[in-house]
Amino acid sequence: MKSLSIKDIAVKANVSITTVSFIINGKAKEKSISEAVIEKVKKIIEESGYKPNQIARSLRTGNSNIIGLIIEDISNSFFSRIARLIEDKAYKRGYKIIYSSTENNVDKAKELINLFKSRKVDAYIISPIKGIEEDVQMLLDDGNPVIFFDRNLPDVDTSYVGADHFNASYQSIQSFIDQGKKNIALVTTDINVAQITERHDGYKKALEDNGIAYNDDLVLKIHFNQEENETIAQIKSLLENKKVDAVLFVTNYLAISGLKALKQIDKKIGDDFAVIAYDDHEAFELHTPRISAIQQPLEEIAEAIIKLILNRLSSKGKLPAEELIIPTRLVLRD
Amino acid sequence: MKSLSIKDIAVKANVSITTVSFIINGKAKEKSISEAVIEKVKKIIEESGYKPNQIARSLRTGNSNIIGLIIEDISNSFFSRIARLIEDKAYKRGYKIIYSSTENNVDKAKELINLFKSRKVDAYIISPIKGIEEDVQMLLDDGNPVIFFDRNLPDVDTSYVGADHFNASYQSIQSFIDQGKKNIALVTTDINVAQITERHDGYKKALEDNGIAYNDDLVLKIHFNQEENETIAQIKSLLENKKVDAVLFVTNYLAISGLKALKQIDKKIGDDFAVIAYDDHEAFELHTPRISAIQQPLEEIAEAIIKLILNRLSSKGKLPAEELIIPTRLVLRD
DNA sequence: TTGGTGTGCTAAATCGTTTTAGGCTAACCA
DNA sequence: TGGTTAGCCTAAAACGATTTAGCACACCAA
Repeated sequence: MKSLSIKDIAVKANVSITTVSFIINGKAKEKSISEAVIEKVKKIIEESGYKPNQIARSLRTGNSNIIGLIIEDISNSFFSRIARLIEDKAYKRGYKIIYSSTENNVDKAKELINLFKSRKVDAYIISPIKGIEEDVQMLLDDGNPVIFFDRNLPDVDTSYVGADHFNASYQSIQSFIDQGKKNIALVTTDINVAQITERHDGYKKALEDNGIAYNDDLVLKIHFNQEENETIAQIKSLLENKKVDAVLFVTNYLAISGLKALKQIDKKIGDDFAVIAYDDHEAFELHTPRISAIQQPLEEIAEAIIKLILNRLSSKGKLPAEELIIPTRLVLRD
Repeated sequence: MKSLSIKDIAVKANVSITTVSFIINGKAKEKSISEAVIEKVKKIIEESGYKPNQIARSLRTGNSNIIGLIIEDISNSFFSRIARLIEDKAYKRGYKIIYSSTENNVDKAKELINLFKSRKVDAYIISPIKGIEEDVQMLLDDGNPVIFFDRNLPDVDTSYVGADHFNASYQSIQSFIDQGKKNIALVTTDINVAQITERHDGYKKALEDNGIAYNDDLVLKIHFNQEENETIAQIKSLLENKKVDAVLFVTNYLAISGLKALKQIDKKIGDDFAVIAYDDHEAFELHTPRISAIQQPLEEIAEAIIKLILNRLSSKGKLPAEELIIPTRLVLRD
């Protein structure tokens, strides 16, 4: 069974295709179509269940009402929650989201950009990685709205929404120091993205401001794609050998590996040893003892992204790039 | 800057559009285009970075190389992990996934189906809810491949991939009984979907087969959309008042609320009180003590779904519906 | 010479919309 | 009477690809 086209409706209503199109697109008044015809056509559309073919519409108008979302990994709860919020908000404004994960792979990211480009998405929301600067620049040159979130690419001049990674990290370390901690470790990753560097920098600066020397032995950089077992082993050796009395994990999955490691070496979190994780996670609230975490305000981030996108979509000319740095919340538990 | 069209390439190469199209689609040989022309055109395409407009292509061919995925909630880790796996596998076979969450809302689900329909997706992967039977039937009548997963709709005759919910539940209860438990509670939801009912039925049957009377007071049905605080309160009153010595949570988010509740009433999980959760979660491994869980083999499920879809996509005629019930794994911890 | 068979290529229709430019009628005014 | 205007509607081009049908030439066999 073939689906109906605008032509079928036109024939049934005994009017032209043009007329039907005007009515569908709410231009009937403006184009002075009579009330009677409007009614008749609407009725037929209603009864027949006709839905315009979006592909044809996109081809003609050049826009798709689709926003492309490119993230690192949809199965990571930070991204899946953001995705859900963005999807929801976009949907309410008549936009659909299509998303895909880069898995921190430059080639895949480039491919995704091309794919979305050939599908003529109206705008791009990207959690970028280094190496795609040129591709993004081409999108911008073609006049596409692009919003970065979570991480920024300094060489590309486009809008960005993200948490205040530097201060979040700084405050966490400060709070350790206020509790009297002296040997504060940092578990981070070796992926070279801005938000990870910022978190690292906040750590350094807080130590410095408090007159504590930065000690490379207390900083563990985990390879991005390695097996979790290896990560756990590395964290174990960091935490069991030293007089470490506090540790900041820069991502929640590192924190989870860290907690597993702690379990194995039986190092207890408590007065003598404190932990903070970047990005909250259900497991932290449930853990015994409960784990402190830096919360990113997901709702606000999602809202900011959508607002920026819609502004750009509705204004003809290019708008200047905006940077929205959103404060985080340090939740100290137990 | 407008993007290139096939016409631009044709002009540059001084051949017809048709010829370019044949070359792009690998029909050059078959259509006896000379080696020289093929080379020339390919070179120009390469150099100019031309990418065919998929919208135009879809309009003409009627298919989009896009598979629609309709799930309950992308921020739920079961779905986000499945989505990631499906995305990955589909991608490798040249298909893109677009997904969207129904939030267990019939209207939203119907809207999504229509939306995907008007975008001419090639196939549908749906974790269905009651009330969309007719809409799905229409898709099937139009010849679209539709695969259900996680839950089934008995009135619709289409393929289904899902875990063996009944037996998973049965085995969990049996394992409680083998440990000598007598008062086994069930925390479930009031959403009326097959997989929840099956889990409930497995519970009943296991009790019955062991000569234990089914006691309604031990079964708590949580409203789907209620606040977590209320859920926690209800679970608290279930677990603190009774002599309950074991509990099965039918979803992982219920289990998480349950663990929060247990924390508040200080009921300890151990020899006297056992817990099993349906669907594993990072928090369970980390919890003290570790929480037993029923694992669904996500990888297998995703693979089965994609296989079914691709079969249907590549075969012209309709294939008979297949049901794949995949065994689960009960992971007993601590 | 005629007819048949490849080879190498292309013109034009088509998919289902949106949109521009304009046609026709009746009414109104001077 | 004729010109202008307003009201109502439509023909046809365009978006960018795929695909059908067929043209022109060369070659070969009878």
